[in-house]
Amino acid sequence: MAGDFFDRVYAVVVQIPAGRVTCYGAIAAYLGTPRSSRAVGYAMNAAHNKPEIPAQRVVNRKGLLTGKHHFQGTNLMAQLLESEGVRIINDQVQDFNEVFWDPVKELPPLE
DNA sequence: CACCTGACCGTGT
DNA sequence: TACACGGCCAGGT
Repeated sequence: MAGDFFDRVYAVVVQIPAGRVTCYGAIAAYLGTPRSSRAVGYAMNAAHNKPEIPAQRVVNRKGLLTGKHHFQGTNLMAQLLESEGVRIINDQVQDFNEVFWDPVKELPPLE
């Protein structure tokens, strides 16, 4: 089924605590494929079908809301993040180093 | 079966 | 330090 890899991405994204954000590469690295960062973003695109997936907590390596354009509203992604306490300015996560949540470091090793 | 696209990341200049 | 280019992975047509 097209979702084997996607399912793992969703599993990690769901584990992301509110008020925190992570990057595609971190999730990919946690899955054991740090080079499949693009695939992670692609999975997020498909995650749109799953409202249970907080894709707003997933940003790029620079902390920029690259996928905000994929959300319904214009700033819906930023609104959701700010709603959780994450400061967003000009589609850029403030204190990205502080709110950054690394699954490989915070989450237990993959089985 | 082969080619193209895509919410990226790393390195070089 | 900032900008630009290439490369990788996965899915869809």
